[in-house]
Amino acid sequence: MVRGPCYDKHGVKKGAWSEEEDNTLRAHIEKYGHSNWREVPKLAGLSRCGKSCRLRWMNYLRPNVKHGNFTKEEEDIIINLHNKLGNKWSAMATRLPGRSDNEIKNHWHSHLKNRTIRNDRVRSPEADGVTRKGFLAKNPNLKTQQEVDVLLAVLSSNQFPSSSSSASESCSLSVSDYAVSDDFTPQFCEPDSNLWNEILSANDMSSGTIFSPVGLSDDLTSQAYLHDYVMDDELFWSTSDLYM
DNA sequence: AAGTACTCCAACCGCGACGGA
DNA sequence: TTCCGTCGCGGTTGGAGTACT
Repeated sequence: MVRGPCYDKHGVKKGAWSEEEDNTLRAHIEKYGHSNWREVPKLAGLSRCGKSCRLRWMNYLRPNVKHGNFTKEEEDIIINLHNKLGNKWSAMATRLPGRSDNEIKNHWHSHLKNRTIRNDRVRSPEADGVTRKGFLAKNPNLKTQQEVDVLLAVLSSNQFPSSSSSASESCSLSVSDYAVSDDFTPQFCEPDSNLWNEILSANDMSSGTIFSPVGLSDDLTSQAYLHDYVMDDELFWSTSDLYM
């Protein structure tokens, strides 16, 4: 699943991180922080570039990072935000607690993109029970994945009527239920200090329930506040005991 | 059972933005 | 104002695991 370790011409290690490297990086950052990523690997004694360390920290080692399946609520938020923001993965990540931009991006491309195409177009051959392989078997003249994708897209936009299909219903999303208003803009100002108390007392941060779409609408902005601060490393260091 | 095709995701790469000298 | 170093973002790739033939 991951690239095997290797070294470039400067002796910088690339590829998958070992558990030992993870522990070294984590220990170093927890102790000294990461004011300068370039210096981190040198100071920590890692044969990695600063970029690689940053990526590893942000996507995997950082506290509060969640792994595993996305909830339907998270998927709905991603789809909705993608409608509003486009491929602004980092902006989306600030609104999904514990999810990295990379993880959101991957999940979008592997799971959600096709689903939204189906929703937009209502039905696609795949939604109609035709797998890519089956489709390819029936169209052996298609040589590349791109050709298949293009034809599937064309078919999904033209061929299938919108009225029928239990398949489309089975994968339907009520994104509009969680719609963000058109004039929604991220807020980055200092939240009222009472907000913290209210939010922390009302929500279990580790469960992610704070981002439940139930009653989302007007709360999204304040939730964005919260997450911007939760995911800010400096704040985390000062409040980490709240979550650990 | 073996070979092939496909999926998924961690990690890499390139580039633009930004800040300091 | 310009240059340079660093950071962060988004696109892309590599390859292990899984599904299919």
